[in-house]
Amino acid sequence: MTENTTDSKKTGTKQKILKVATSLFCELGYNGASIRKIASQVGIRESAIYNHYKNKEEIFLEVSKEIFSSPFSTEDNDVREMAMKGKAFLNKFVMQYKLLTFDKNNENMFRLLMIELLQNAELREQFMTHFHDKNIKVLSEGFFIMMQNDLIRSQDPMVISYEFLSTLFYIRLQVTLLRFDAKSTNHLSTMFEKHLEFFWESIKI
Amino acid sequence: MTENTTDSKKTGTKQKILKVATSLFCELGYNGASIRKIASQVGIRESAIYNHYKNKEEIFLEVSKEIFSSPFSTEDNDVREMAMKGKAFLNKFVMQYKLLTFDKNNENMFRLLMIELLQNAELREQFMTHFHDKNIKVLSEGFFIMMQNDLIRSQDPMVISYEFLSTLFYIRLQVTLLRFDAKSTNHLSTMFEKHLEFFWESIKI
DNA sequence: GTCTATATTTGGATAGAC
DNA sequence: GTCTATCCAAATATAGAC
Repeated sequence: MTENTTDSKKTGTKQKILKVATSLFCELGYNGASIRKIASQVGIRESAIYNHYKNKEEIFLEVSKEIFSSPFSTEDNDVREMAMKGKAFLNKFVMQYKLLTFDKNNENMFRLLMIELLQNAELREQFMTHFHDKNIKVLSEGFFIMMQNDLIRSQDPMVISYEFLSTLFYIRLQVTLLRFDAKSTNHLSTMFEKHLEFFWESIKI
Repeated sequence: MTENTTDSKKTGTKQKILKVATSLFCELGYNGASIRKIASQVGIRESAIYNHYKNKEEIFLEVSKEIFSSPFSTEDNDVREMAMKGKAFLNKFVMQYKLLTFDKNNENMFRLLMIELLQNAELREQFMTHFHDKNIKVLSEGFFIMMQNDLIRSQDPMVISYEFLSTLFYIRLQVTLLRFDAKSTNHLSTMFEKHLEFFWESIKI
């Protein structure tokens, strides 16, 4: 009765495997993170892993689910309301994105995403659906509403959504690459704000 | 005397190894492209590979050199001259980029780049230097000249270069992902032009 | 659920004959 | 330069005892 308070209460071990696997996959990629290393870091033998997961691929796919569970976009409910505020809507989006970019966990996730994106078809599908399409949809809705309210120039909402999102993505990639080599990202930390400024000046009426 | 007319005339086999390796690395990444597979596809035994290359890493590094040898940016010499023409300068840049995006060879190179970017420090360095910095430099120069000639609004050239380049990169990534899964890229083939239109309208005076 | 032991495969690399 | 044969290491995965 008291167990299963959270909807999926896994064995401690299973959870630990997932946690360790996430960390190792993020750091080393799919091939680099061997069952050996995972088991060793969990503190069990390789064979014991197979009591919890069918194979390595199954572990990876469970890990990859978390990549897109992060709040990659504003919640759909208040898009209309927020969009009426124009720049504030975009500002919120940018700041959420910036937060994700500099968050240690999400940084690792993003790294894993980029490593496996070209090697795992299911991951590509997830990326297109849960990252790209989802964000373009939210942004397009926002821009459409702004146009209706004469806050911005009338244009194809899809096109400007693309413009807006792509720069955020590219900044994030840059940050990830630099941090991977422990290089400074100072000059990039203000890029998010500069992007917002440039963009708003470009589209506002 | 008649041999070595091109500066590095390799053995037919060595060239074939490089060609096959390039193709396999692009398709499968570093780990996926095994010496076994390379040798097999070349039509020789694994051991024979080692008559031409010290080890696998040496093959990969020779392959990766080609990634950035492609004309990733406009030639430096005529930047000033072209920039005076304003939009035409950007148009040339975009069209070159579009050409690369849909060129089969460069497509494979880009794929390899994305696969190994997060796993190979030397490649990251090359990416930053030969792709990002180089392009930002060329664009910044161009935008600076345009500002001097009152063709565009006065702004930080670096920032708008970033804005301009990032969208091109993102479109290219999208195209690469879609083509990998043999999906249609029709809706993206005009994105390059739309990007140029949006961007020019945003910055022109 | 975990262990030991082991099967099996794959990959990188070398030695030495031709 | 290529071949056969072989080595070694690492990785995924399974069987069966506890």
